Amino acid sequence: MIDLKKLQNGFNETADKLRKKKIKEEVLKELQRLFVVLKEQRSELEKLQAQQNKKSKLFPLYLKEKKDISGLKKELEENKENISFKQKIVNEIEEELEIYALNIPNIPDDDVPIGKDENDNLEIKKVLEPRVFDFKAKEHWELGEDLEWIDFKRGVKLAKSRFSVLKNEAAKLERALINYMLDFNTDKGFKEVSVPYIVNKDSMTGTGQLPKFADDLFKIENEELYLIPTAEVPLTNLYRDEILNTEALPKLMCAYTACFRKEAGSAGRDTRGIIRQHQFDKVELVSITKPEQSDEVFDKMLQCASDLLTSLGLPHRLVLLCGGDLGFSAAKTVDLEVWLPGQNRYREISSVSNTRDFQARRAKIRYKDGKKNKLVHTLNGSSLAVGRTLIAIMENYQQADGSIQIPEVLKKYI
RNA sequence: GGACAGGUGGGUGAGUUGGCUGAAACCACAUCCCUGCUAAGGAUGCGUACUGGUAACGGUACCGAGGGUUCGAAUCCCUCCCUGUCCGCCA
Repeated sequence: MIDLKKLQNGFNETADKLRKKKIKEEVLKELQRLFVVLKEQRSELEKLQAQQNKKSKLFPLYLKEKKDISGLKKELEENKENISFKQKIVNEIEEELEIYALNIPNIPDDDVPIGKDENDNLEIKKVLEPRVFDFKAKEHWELGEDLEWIDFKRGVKLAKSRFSVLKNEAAKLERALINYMLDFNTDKGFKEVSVPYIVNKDSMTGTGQLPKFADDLFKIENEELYLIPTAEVPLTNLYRDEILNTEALPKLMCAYTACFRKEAGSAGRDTRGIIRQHQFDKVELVSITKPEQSDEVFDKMLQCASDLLTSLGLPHRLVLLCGGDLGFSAAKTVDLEVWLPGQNRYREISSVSNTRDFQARRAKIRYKDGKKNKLVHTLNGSSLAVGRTLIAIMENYQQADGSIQIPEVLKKYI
């Protein structure tokens, strides 16, 4: 959630920055108006309540002195009506304000480039040279079917489209990758956590999936429960509604989970292969920091994910997302894109984001700064998407005879 | 899923014949004093959020959540959630 006080005190600045994310000024104007009205109405309500409290305290005194209380009672009965009337107004404004506020995305950092979509993203650097093939590199689905590594048909039979089954070495490789990634990240100082794959509405609201992106989530029937789209949700919400010890920060965490996404907006995209599935595995990093720590931790997480790719011998590049391509909760995001020789292009395999205090404000994650409670910063990043790493290994390590080599670092995990 | 018992501040835990309790006491924590040796004693402070005020200091709300009764609710009523114990079921 954006800072409403900031919006009020520096409206133009905030509106300018949110323009990068294509937010219309009228929406912000309305939000600001509601905020002002709410404050006025609430102040009036509180005055009435103060009156009621003060006068109610006279009752025991009157009774003691055997005074007549009927006049006082009548007065308070009337005031009570006023209070409940005003209370209703305040509640309505609060609800309306909340709907607005929860649907406004995070404010992009100043160094986020202006742009419409992924074409305006900024390449920061490339790591490792793509290998030169002396034969035509196949795409992963071709390899997957030839080697009986991926069973697309039966995945669909079991569930529906965008589900698949891994077999033979692929199944083993997936497990090896998860273990390797967890070990790699924990060696870098991220504490391993194992979390639920199903969370409640408050958690989804805390990290920003709800209320706006309900259509992207799998919901449990007849329950206010959802399948997680990323481990970012349970990891970040671990500390929802808490005030953390300053010494405990920064908290660096990592977790392996399955992730579930409806892929509502991506009909027709990546229908071939396992690039875009309803269920996929991911090892995720989440950090909770003091505000002044978050830039440093962001770099650390990014480096961690990049080093992981390098250790697997996978060529990749770092891309700074422009405002138009930035996610809802992120103030800044750098994507890692891995080279896929079969597709002959880079594809996203990780996304590292700093949400600043956006999620912290929603989820009420604070820390003690001296006497005051302040909002933390939260960051998340994949390290890495397991399925896409599997794809990258298949395509990059394929041999002329159609077989696939196993990266050196994974051999002991198989 | 069934029965019973509960959900109070960082922790333990009082308060349930409605008002003087936003909440005793103890512990923990912070600052100070005394004293000096591996300790002890004393003083003060110490929930969260919003809000008024330069500040001092005020106001409102919150005792699992949401409703209700009442002039007034942590205390009474309803619904939901959660925890514990026993039973049932089960990886």
